[in-house]
Amino acid sequence: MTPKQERAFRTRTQLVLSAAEAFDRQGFAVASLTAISNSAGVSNGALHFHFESKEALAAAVEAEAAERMRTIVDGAARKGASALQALVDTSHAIMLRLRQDVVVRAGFRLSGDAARQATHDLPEQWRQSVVRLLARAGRDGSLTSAVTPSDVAGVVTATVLGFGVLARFDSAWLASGPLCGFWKLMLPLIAAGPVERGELDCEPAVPADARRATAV
Amino acid sequence: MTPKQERAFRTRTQLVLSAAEAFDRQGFAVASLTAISNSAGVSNGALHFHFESKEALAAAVEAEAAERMRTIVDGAARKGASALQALVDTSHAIMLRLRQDVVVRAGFRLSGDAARQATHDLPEQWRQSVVRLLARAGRDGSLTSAVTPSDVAGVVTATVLGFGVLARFDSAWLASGPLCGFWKLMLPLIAAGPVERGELDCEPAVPADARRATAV
Amino acid sequence: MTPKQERAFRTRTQLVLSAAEAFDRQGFAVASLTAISNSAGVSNGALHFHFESKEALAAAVEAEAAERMRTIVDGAARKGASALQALVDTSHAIMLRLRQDVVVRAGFRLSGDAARQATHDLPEQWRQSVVRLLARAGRDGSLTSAVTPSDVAGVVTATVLGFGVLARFDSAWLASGPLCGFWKLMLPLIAAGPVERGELDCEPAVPADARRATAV
Amino acid sequence: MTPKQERAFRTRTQLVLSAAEAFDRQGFAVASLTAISNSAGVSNGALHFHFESKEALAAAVEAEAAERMRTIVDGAARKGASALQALVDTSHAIMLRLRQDVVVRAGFRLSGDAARQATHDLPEQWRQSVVRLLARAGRDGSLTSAVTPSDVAGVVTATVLGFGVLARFDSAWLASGPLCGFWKLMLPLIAAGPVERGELDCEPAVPADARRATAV
DNA sequence: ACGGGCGGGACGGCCCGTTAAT
DNA sequence: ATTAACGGGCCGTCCCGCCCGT
Repeated sequence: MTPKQERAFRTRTQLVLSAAEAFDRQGFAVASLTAISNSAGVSNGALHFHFESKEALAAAVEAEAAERMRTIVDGAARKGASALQALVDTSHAIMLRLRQDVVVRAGFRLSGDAARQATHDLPEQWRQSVVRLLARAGRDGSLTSAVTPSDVAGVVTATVLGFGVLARFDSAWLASGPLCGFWKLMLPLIAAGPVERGELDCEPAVPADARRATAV
Repeated sequence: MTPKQERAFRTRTQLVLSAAEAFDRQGFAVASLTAISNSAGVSNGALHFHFESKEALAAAVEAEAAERMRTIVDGAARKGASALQALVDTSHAIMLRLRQDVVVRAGFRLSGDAARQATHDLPEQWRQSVVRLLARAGRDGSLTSAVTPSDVAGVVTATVLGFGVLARFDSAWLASGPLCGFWKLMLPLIAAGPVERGELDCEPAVPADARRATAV
Repeated sequence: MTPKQERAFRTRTQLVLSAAEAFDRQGFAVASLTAISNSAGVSNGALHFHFESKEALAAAVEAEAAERMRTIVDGAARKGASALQALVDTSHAIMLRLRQDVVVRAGFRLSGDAARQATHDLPEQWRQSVVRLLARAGRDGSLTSAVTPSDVAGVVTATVLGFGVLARFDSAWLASGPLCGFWKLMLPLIAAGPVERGELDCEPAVPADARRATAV
Repeated sequence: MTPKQERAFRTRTQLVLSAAEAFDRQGFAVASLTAISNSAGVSNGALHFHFESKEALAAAVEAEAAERMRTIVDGAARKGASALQALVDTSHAIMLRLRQDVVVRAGFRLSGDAARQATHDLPEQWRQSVVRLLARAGRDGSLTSAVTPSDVAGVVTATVLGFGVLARFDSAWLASGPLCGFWKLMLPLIAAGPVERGELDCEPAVPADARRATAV
């Protein structure tokens, strides 16, 4: 029982991974279940045992991506920093993941895929995380009251998503450079007080190389 | 030459429009040529007379969108304004078009569609337009030398594209509000001199209602 | 394993038979897979489960025909006769099969069909069988040394194939008459010795009616 | 009037030639009218002005081939020879034409094409020519009375056709060698009298190189 | 008369997502 | 969890008129 359930779990995980790769590369409509189950090393029937339909498989990928996004947002901030710094760190963490983790990348692609109806809407989830972090930044005083938080939230959200769009042709847009350029412009304007301003770091909290790639 | 060629031109134009609608709504892979030719009021054979393949049809939509983008960029700036103001106006014009013109909208979607290889890459075209306008702004003194132009270009490009991503779930993101919020934050930072700053307008050059919608 | 595989085998066999009928009647290009799967009583999907493509189906028909040809060549000779007599018997057996077995007939037609590239080349296979039988006839002394074996092989091969061509308009050419006429002319010339000559029989080893028709 | 009719004639001729090439290479069903009209350098409309349908075009090719066959049969015999020698010469002439003249080759292929109903049946036409020549040979005493003429006719006809079948894979079968081998076997048996026998020539009347290729 | 541009339908092959039966 | 089979639909292509110039 336990070993069988474990095997089923591995099969399911492998299917989600293979599906993510296919969806990321080809999109929902073009990716074929046959190719996915083959690359996962399981049979056609096995796929339909775990996922009722292609749509359900895509939803599972999206859900897994959403879950991973949550853990990223929760764990990205460097220790003891302000909420504004946490926002910077989180944005860098998201970009890193988009670069390295097919599942997250596929999740975002699936959310915007015209061929289906998104079930988790990762862009919106990301925006809400930004809103929440900015609200905290307002409370802890790291965000100046001279700006409208929702405006800032929109810009931050959109910029990261926009880099994702540009990255479809040149993945260099997902590197830390462009995002640093953004924060270098943005932070002086939205950080509260000259002191705080100097303490903020536009760069990623941890160099990319130090992190382990979590996906193939 | 005259009467028949005119009819052929109308047929072709109608096909591009119908294709744009289908591609915008369903994406490249899901949109069916049958539906496109039906909604264009012509036969399957007529479609393949004008376009060798589905891919060629999509490329035609992309090309038409790219062409329209060029005219937008060329004509968006209000009279006698600085290059920086022209950038603001252009960005608003793009967003307006994304809201009103299916062809442009479909072009952007097709450029990022995973099911095909983009032939015109509208996001990149848009970025180059931004780069060019900023270069002019540098020369005419409306852009402060305190910022790195390429950073600014990246942020401006990405933000507009990002709004486009968010608009897939809520088209309100294509309204002038979010973009105004962006420029309100951005302009004070990148405009040169306090005088110039006051003369810049974050809002669209012309109210949206004054423009004629050119497409469904 | 047993019941399902057996059903699959029957399906496959039935498809090959239906395909042979269609290819024989209409040729490779005109025969439609829809018609074939319908007449086989299975669905379009079932056909493509067993055969990757129309070409693969045709190759299967050709292969089956080639296989049957081999068994014909191996088993056609009457008991205890010379190799030359075996050649006569084999040629009659081939013609009988061309008359009665759609698969063999379709195989020959497919091998010469301009719409595809033959994968088994039945005419050449038939020629090689003739060459081999004549070589044996040379060794066992039933073939006179006064003739060039390769000339004889060409004539025998070509004549049988030529009757097949004529039979497209009048199937009577596949009856034993024309072939007997050929051997009556040929045998006195190529058989060794007056004794041997008298023992050779131009007629089919077994009357056609005595054989079971194995196909429609 | 005259110059226009002349142009029309050239167009028609060119179409027949292009069609013959296509039909010979791909068969009736696969050859496309578009490709034929393109390779003929005329438009789709021009083709359908001269030929009502694809079938009509094929019939025209067949008719032209039949016509050429007639002139071959009429003119192949060397001067002052017996009817039997004329048969030998004619058979060689046919093979030469099959090698060099696409129209004749296409005609034979079209006559046996399963995708249509032959309108001229060149194999049968060829057989009747053989029958007629043999009848003359019977009358002029060059054919021995020891053989059945219809048997001989069948064998001669079938052998030539059979070489045509084998030539689909190796065009060497249309060279004079195989046919000479046939006549070397055949002539001693069907020629009348030892005197006549020695005067018969198995080889083509004129070496192949001396003839002008009449087709592309 | 002769020919050309444009368009109309109709299938055809292939592939795909999905379900019975094992 | 697998093999076998189903049926629907899409893209492409093809053969053929229509109507216009010349």
